[in-house]
Amino acid sequence: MRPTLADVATRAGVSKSLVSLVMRDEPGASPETRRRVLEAAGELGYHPDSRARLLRSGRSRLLGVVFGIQHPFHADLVTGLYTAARETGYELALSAVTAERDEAAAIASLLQDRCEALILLGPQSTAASLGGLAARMPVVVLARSVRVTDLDVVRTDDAEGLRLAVDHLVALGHSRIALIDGGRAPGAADRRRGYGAAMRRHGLTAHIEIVPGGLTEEDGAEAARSLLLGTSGPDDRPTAVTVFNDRCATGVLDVFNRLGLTGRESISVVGFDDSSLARLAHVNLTTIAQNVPEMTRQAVDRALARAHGTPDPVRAAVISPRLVIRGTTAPPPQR
Amino acid sequence: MRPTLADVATRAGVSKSLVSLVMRDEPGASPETRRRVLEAAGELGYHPDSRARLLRSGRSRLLGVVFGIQHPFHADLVTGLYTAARETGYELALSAVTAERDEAAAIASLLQDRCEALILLGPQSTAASLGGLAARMPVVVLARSVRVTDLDVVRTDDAEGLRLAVDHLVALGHSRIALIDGGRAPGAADRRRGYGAAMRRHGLTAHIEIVPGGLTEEDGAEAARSLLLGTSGPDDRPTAVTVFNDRCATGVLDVFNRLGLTGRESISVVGFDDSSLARLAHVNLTTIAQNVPEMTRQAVDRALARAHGTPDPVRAAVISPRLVIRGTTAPPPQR
DNA sequence: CTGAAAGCGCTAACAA
DNA sequence: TTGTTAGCGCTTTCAG
Repeated sequence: MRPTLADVATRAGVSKSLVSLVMRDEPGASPETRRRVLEAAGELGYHPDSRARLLRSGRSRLLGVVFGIQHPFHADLVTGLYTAARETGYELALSAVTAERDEAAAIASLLQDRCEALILLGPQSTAASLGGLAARMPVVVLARSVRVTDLDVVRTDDAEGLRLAVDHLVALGHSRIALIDGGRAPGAADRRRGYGAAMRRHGLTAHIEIVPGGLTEEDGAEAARSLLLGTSGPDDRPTAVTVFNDRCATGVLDVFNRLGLTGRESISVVGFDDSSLARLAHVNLTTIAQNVPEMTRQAVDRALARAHGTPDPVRAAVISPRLVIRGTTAPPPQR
Repeated sequence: MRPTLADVATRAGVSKSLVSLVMRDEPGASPETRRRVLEAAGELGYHPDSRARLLRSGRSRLLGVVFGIQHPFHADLVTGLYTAARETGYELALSAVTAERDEAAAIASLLQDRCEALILLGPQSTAASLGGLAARMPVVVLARSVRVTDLDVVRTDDAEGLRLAVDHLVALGHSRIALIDGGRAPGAADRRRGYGAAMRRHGLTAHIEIVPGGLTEEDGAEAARSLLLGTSGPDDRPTAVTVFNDRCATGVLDVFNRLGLTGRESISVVGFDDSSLARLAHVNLTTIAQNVPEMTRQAVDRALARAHGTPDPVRAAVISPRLVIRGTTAPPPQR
């Protein structure tokens, strides 16, 4: 059997309460006692049982996080959440969505863990079911917009992101700028809107071209092929594309590279997310960076505020993205 | 306050014990009672508190999993672990290793959750510290070999994997086959050995060439460049490379594509893992597939066996990989 | 088939 | 500064 508080107390020759205080770093024990307790705990290899601790204290100090284990950008967000949570003394309880484990299952498992709040990364549940959940406990939706009261939303200003992308390409001299779209993915609708608005503002309404894409490399590769297919040559195609996300942009780039689109034929590419993918030297993707530290900090703060009954009156935090210029954008080739 | 067992009991007009039985699907309650209890629970939105449950029953029915959130292959393994665990009635407690949260922290957090066993994915801890951990609780190391008693190891036969890769390339007619290495990554040493042995067996000792690589796309890109750099032309280079893993192979392919290595200059590439990356149509990577369903099933089975005091007498499960031929390997070009 | 009572390991009052 | 006591919500005997 693993050692308990009582074992440590016996060994240190003190009462359980003292041990409890010492283990939690609370004041109220003499230095000498503290030393003895710590020593005994170390010798026994004692770790406090968080279950019992939480049961008794009523609060779990646990933040539930639902994420898609196959999404590289979720990995970046989870990393940020760990960092943000550490400063607050809360632990993260991760629950992954996989091909065989849907979002409902992921959420249900966290419900049993008595998390004080839930942070959902780009959830696919309907607004109604998110609302139902939010009625029962504090919920923060991260990286998706959802019109439901009683829950917080933390997301990037997607429309602004596409404005940044289009502005950058226009400044380089492009006018035929296509969008490879994210379909029904979180944020895709806003990015589409932002693209259209930016193009119109630059008087490029005639050049608006939206190609169906998706979230994955595969979707990007397909979109790239369909973009080139059926065009008679470089003069008949866009000189730049802005893509739903980095992952998808990687697929686009891959096809462009394989087809040897250089010089007169080259096409500029802008991604979205600034995931670790984009930063790789050999990819070196110009992209719209989401502010992960800020997003994750806000998500944690808002989750805790809600858990403590003092929710932020402004229910949505819309965070500005930032343009990161790397190697995949250049002035349009002279044709 | 959230509803408790007692609330449900009151509402259904029965005792707590009955509710407990019904919630756990144990026999001992009449159909009528069962119905009433379930109804009351539904109306109250009752979810049993796993903490209290575990505290009382002594067993957590929890399997701790430590994984690298940035590793695509770990995502595949976690997916498999969820599936394997579900059939046993155990839950997974995930703890991620991130850039700012090291393995020790990830393990420590699970220790507090009273998991019945720990499954570590490609852990980087020293054998000594793994041994220390295993002395305190059941441990299964997945996807890495480690010579420590008192813990189970489930891994792919890495040497056989490289034999399969080399055999395949030799069968296609290659003889100048290089290895892009994984350095000190889990499995790398065995793969190196397998490569050397296979090359020698084919009488290709003179062509053995090991290029330093790594686990990431970046490492692969760098290795590919260094492979080509300083060679005077196609005649002075290998006609095929077998790469530490798919992720690294992706970087290699990317550089090859950018440089337009086709026709007479083309170089065959073999990956390792058969991660979702390799399966993408536009990558279409020939690779050595690890048997994820089998590995994860064994990991869960062995973790539970150990937790229940009946460890498998054979401490290491070495699972055979499989060659998956896709589009990145072909006979060597005529030069 | 059902209920009453004890206690898992811990924390939070309180008393000493 | 220290020890004592009473539960947190549940499962698990053991009686009825």
